[in-house]
Amino acid sequence: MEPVALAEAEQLVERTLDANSDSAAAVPAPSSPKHIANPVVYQLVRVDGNGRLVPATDDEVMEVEDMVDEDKCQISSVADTGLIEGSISNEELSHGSSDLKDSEGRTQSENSKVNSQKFNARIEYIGVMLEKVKKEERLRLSVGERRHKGENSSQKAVPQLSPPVNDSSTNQSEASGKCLTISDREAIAKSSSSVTYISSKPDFSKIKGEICLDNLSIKELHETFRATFGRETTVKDKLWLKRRIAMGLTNSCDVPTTSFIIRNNTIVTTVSEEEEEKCGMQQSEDVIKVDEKINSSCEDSPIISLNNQHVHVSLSGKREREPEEHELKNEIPHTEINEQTAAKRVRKPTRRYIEELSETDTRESNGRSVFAVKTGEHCQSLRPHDQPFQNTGLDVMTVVTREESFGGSGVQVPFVSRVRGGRRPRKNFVSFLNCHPSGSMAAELITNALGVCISQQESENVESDVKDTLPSEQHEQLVNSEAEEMLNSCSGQQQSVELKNLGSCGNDSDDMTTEPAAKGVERRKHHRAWTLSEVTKLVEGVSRYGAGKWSEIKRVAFAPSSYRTSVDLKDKWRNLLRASFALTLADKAILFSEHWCRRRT
DNA sequence: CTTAGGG
DNA sequence: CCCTAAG
Repeated sequence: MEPVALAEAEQLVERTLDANSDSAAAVPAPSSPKHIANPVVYQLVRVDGNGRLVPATDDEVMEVEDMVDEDKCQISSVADTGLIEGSISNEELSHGSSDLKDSEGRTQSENSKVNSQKFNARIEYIGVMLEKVKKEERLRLSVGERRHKGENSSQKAVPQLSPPVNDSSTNQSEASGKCLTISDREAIAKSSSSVTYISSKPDFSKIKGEICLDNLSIKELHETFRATFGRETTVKDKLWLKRRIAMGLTNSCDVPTTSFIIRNNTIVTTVSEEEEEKCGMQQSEDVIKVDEKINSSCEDSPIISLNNQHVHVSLSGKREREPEEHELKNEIPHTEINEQTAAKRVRKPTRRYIEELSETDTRESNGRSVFAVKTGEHCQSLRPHDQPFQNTGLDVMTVVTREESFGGSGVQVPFVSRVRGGRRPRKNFVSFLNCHPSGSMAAELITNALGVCISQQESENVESDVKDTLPSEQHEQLVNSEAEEMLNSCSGQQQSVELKNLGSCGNDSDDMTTEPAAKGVERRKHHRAWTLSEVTKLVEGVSRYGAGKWSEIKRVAFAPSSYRTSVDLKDKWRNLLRASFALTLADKAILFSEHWCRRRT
């Protein structure tokens, strides 16, 4: 184990603290008679394999000097290092000690301002660095232990699950480094429950033993979360918390939602009765213990805790306790939204899926293909590859698909052939796109023209907006068809029926039933072509109420249309989005190819 | 019942 | 468009 060096930091801290105490006097600081000779309790040591503290050597001192000076020093230089334990006495920091001597011989008043700034920056930097080192150490330990114990689980070794600490903390230190007041520092340091780079650290004493996360309240889960990741979370989703904690404890993202147990940092798939019993018996005890053991002393070495660690996490079992109402009512802060949404809703496999699976097996045994029927009904399950574009008779369409490689992924994108100068019905549309290759930009323009405010995410549907600007009904329908075609060619779904309907029906013509069934192509049971006005209403509804408020939109914009359910609206919107995405891709492809051709010639 | 998402 | 899970 490489020795870790932070030693010079001690001198820096002491020195700057010295000067800082002077500036601190300007602030109404709480007066305290006690002066401590060594105000900084910052252990600059490394911990060797046995957990003993080893004083820093001069080399380490030098190394730390560099690290401190280098503002954004990479943590990789200390990645494989031992553990550093340290703590800073806040009271002592804030009060300072007037009778400390300035080792440089300068007067305190001269240096106070500069040094206080330096001090703030450095003290915070050190905190950040400590945090990093500890995380590294924790990761290293857990990985090593797992390797050592060698469970037979199938968990994937993932890098650190908890996000990097330094994001917020470094920003914070940057922001506060210049103007952090004493009281601010006190507040930060004293609030052990808030996100502070100094106090927040993974606390293994709190997550050792067996914990049944199911029985923990949100608050307790938050405690455990902090103990696991060394940082706070405000997520109120119990399942999310439990999964995250389980992930952290197992160092794996392969955490099922049901029926799993974690022991020794790994997931075991089966539960012995004895363990279940153990879990039930120990849980309350451990929870209490956990609450008591906060901020234990420095010699409570994580190494020891880890070695004794026998984590037993069970997310299964009884249904989770219903969260308290007020807990759920709190809205999730923006900083956690990504994590929140990252926790995708898990669904158990649908009945159809299971059926199909079993049917596959059956087919394999008796040699009969069940899928042949199914794919007949749901031809969209075929990939575009398998079902190449067919001309549906609308000769205005020049949409083909072609293989394009974007970012290494061979995406098959619809491709609108652009014959410049060719007089084609959708010239307006094409020329518009030519002028505004960026889909969102076009959508914005159109949106502004319509006087509708659509959010960025919603503005993706270029074509549905674009067609609104087209002058003639015919063009609108064509463009609408084009959008549909885009979608169809993209999803591999052939709906020539719909295209023909679009071509013939005007606005809200309910002649669906009179429309003859397309030759050779079976239509869906209750298919109704989407008319332009419907799409327009849908788009406006989404722009007004937001995507997802389908029932609202249905109620307001599609009240009389009993045949458009909210699900239909949702589906249509999804299709529009897909189509617009395809358009965007196609447009990029065209630009790219044009650019490429130009360079060649 | 509504929403989300796979088919 | 259909179906279904989840809430």
